[in-house]
Amino acid sequence: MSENELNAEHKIIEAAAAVFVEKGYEGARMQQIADKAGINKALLHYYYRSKDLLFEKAFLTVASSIFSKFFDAFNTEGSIFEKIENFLTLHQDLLFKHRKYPVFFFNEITRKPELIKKLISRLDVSEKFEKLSQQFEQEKRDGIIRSDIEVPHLMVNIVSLSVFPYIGRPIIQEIMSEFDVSYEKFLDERRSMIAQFVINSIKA
Amino acid sequence: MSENELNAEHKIIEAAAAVFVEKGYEGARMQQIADKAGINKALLHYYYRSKDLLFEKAFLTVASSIFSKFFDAFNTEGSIFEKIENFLTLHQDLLFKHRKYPVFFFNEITRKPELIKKLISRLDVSEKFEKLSQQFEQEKRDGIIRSDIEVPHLMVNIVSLSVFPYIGRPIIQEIMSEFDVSYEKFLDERRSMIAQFVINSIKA
DNA sequence: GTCTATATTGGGATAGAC
DNA sequence: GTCTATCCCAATATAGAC
Repeated sequence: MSENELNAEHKIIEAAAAVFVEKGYEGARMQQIADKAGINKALLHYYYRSKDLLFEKAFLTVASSIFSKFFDAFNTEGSIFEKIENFLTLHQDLLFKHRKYPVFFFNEITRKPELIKKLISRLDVSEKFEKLSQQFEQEKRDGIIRSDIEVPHLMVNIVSLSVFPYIGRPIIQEIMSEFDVSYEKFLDERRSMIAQFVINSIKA
Repeated sequence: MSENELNAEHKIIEAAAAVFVEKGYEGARMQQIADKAGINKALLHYYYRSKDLLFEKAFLTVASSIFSKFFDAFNTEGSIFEKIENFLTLHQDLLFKHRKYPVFFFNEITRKPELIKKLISRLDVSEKFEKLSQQFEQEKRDGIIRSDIEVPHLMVNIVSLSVFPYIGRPIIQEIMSEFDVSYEKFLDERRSMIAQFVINSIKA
């Protein structure tokens, strides 16, 4: 549908991203990507030379898009608490749609850490991170959040609490099912639970 | 060294575990496992028939050992707070030694969720989990921890906060290095930070 | 039980026609 | 640019000697 159909190059990236996220780099097959893109295997090599290059292009495209959205959530008006809630809502919506993405992402950057440098430079992460960090520090000085909070830990805490349940989905789901608790409901509850948990822990 | 040298069967599992954790199922090579075990490739098949079966055996062996230790940390005397601290210390020590393990574990159970059922039944996880859960509920009734805490969320929170920084190591480390913060120091700080964070949030 | 040698297939990559 | 046909190596798996 839409303009995606316009050129093969773009169709390939879309198909590649889907297959790589599903199967991981090692498990993905060029044949499957070609099938999904509705083209021939040889064309993949014509456009992207090798599996490795195709992967890198697809990885960076998807990762950039997702990370941009995260940073955008913090570039809104309002207090730091509202920003955290914005972030959590967006985060959970995205993860809900792309459940396999977190495991894929962390597996691949562990396999090939150079990907991170490329991603970071492409996105100006350092600059955005710095800005974000300064917002937190300002809220500390303004007495809105507790002064003993260490900003890097706070950031990692927020991300940990929201991302981990998706990474650990199979085990959490299985254990919960033995106690007749719905995993879907559990995830949904976390949206407000995490915001509350974090805000309580940092409010001055 | 030690008695591990006694039989090939055991040497193979040790070597297989190391290679699988390092490379993942898809990325691992039978040849590399044979080399590491100091034996021939054909012997792997003699003992374990196929890569798949060897993987399953190695996976369950390592996972059982690690999960047992976690549950043991909670089977100590003392208050729930002491137990949480025991757990966090043990957890961090184990993860510090086996840094690639979390990504491996979650990647593999996502690829093949049946592994979780086998692991759970092997370890009586449900029973241990139930027991643990009841301890928390008792502390609630005793007014030691807040009554509005939901135990499943609390458990997931504790695990999220301690495991995630290892899963996200490459990206956290890279961003920190741009701000001249040491990742090692960061991890070390988290031991007490998490305990404090959690305890503050649940104390009645 | 442990080895060497070999079978077999899967999958990334290329050649070359159109 | 897109296809078909093919190459070729890597990797799992097996046969069979010792």
